[in-house]
Amino acid sequence: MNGKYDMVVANNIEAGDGWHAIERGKDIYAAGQGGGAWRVMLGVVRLDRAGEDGPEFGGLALAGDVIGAETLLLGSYTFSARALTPVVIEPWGAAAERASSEVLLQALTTTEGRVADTLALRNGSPDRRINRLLALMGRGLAHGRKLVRVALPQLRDIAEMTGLTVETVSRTISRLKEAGELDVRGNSRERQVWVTVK
Amino acid sequence: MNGKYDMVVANNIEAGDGWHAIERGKDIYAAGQGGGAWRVMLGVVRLDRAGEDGPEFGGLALAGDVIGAETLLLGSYTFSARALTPVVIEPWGAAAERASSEVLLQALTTTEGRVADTLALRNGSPDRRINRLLALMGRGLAHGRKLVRVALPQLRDIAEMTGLTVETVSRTISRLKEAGELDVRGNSRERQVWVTVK
DNA sequence: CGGGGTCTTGATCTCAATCAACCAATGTGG
DNA sequence: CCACATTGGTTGATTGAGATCAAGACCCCG
Repeated sequence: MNGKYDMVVANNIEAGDGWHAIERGKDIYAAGQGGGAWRVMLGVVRLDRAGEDGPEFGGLALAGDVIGAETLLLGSYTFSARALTPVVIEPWGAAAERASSEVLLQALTTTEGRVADTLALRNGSPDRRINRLLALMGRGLAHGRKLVRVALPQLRDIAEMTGLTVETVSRTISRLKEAGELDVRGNSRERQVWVTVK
Repeated sequence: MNGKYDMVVANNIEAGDGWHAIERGKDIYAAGQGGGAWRVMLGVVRLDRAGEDGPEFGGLALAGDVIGAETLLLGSYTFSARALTPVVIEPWGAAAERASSEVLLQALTTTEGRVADTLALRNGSPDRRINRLLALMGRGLAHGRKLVRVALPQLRDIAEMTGLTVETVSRTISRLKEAGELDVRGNSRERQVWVTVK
């Protein structure tokens, strides 16, 4: 259904057309380092910015989003990027493409929308926050489908994105699972959740 | 120091060059309504998106930022905008200007940076959150200056942006004021705080 | 005057943070 | 191959910070 990207993802191999596949948990690039812009083709990417005390969560990018656009202006990344789920990216910014203001406007608009989504992850009860995160991730993976299997990020990542602690996240997921509101599958190292997308 | 924008701001008058001045607390535009894009010349703007239960905080825009860019693509606003401080905006998107991908890239980059700033407002102790908000607002008003007088938004706005309650915000500001960490001036209807910008 | 909005302050309670221990899976080195 | 360390997840007990509920002060405006 996802087409060519649905195949198994190994770490950072470059395949045919110049796209890369990145494993869950691996870094895509680091802040400060030089490089170019990418379009996320599959999966969910976490962006972090250097804060006063260590890196701090700076946003999410879903399939279709552009990451690292700042390099076209500044030459290096201001954020670092990590794959929360298996991710496929492909280079963005072929001269012809980025000259189009239409495409840039599109990127700007989706980014603005993503801000609100991300902020909403830090509002309300733990249940609400985690459900919203999963729904958001589902939207990025759904290719028109209603029911999507989402790779559950590490608890630490969920905690940092939602502004909770790992313990609370663990308890909440356990409780939701117990209550039948969440269908978690897979071994402890690689879990998936079924999410309905609206 | 701010140049022509420093003059007193009345509600929504259109002045010479096509720019508008908006009073603290007034709406600039509403979601769904038609209109164009603006550049914020002075002040701080709060953006809200329609959520499941009422509008929810969707981002901040500071002087220099572009708001309403989505209208160039969609024709109408997806966010509503309100002035948290006295604000001056001017129309953005003269054909020549928006055709420049350089300008759009710039807008995209600052927006991405603003995401992280905004997210950070919901992290840490109330003290930290409120200080960060004021610092952020100060950055948008400083025109090279070190010390800036920032109009304190309404407590309800501060509360919604930081994810706290009005009571906690009130207590926190009182305590910071008491401790000499915050210099609050003005009558209860229009208070200012001195903020040092780094 | 009365009424609505904003801010303040106090008393109480609740829920998530914190601290701590443990388990399972994985990796490492001799 | 076994002893050991490490990492990610789980669970329990306790605590405290901020939410909640409530009341009053203040100000502006009709």
